[in-house]
Amino acid sequence: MTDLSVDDAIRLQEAWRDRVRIPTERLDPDTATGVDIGYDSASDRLVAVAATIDLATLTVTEVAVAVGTADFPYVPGLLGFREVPMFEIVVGKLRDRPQLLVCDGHGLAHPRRFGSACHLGVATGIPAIGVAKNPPQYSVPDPADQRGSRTGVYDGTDHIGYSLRTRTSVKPVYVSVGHDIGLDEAVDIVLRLTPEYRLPETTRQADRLGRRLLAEMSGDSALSVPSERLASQPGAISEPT
DNA sequence: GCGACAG
DNA sequence: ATCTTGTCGC
Repeated sequence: MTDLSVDDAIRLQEAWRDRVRIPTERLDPDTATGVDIGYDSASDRLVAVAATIDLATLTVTEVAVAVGTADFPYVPGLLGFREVPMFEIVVGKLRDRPQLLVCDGHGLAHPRRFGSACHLGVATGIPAIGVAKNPPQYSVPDPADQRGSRTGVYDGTDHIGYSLRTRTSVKPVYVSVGHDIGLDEAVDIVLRLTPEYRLPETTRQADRLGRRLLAEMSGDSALSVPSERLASQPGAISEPT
């Protein structure tokens, strides 16, 4: 586990939120790197994946993987403390430093304006955007049915994100700035990454590879220890103290 | 006090 | 996050 308490984590978010920068110039990246984590049911093992996609061809140019353990629980609003440490490791394994990170989850559209995408961007110093599958804790009307339609997410008068329809008549995704990029460009890039599917190609590829590896690790593949033997070992399923 | 609550 | 086949609809 971690010695970091929930209260301390919240204080850190409030301290780090001021490090988020939003430039007025465009980034115009050639590639986007998606990061995602897959959790192994029945163990605390997890697999983090980084997948870089060429924005012109939408093909994968590089991937990196890291296996680790979750040392911070899932607490709504504190997702960054659970996932970002592993993201820093996988991103560090990439030969080419990412130009833009695409994170599962929210950026500024977060109760303290410091979602995991901001956390990831500030921690790595790399521009980042957040694309969440579920709405933030702000009320957001649904956009029109057509792909490309969007409605703004507001914190008072501050425009902090968009509910964006990436596929006609399909549930929208929630886009917000993580770090070092403008909201409009973030939306442009998400639309470029979603010509066919609801979720960005970056996270789709990262997620796909993660599941495949998790299946090879604990599934019925020839490389894993037979599950019936593990289950029959006394103490095999109990947590070490 | 009772729910809601990214992944 | 994860457990999971078919099925309703365009």
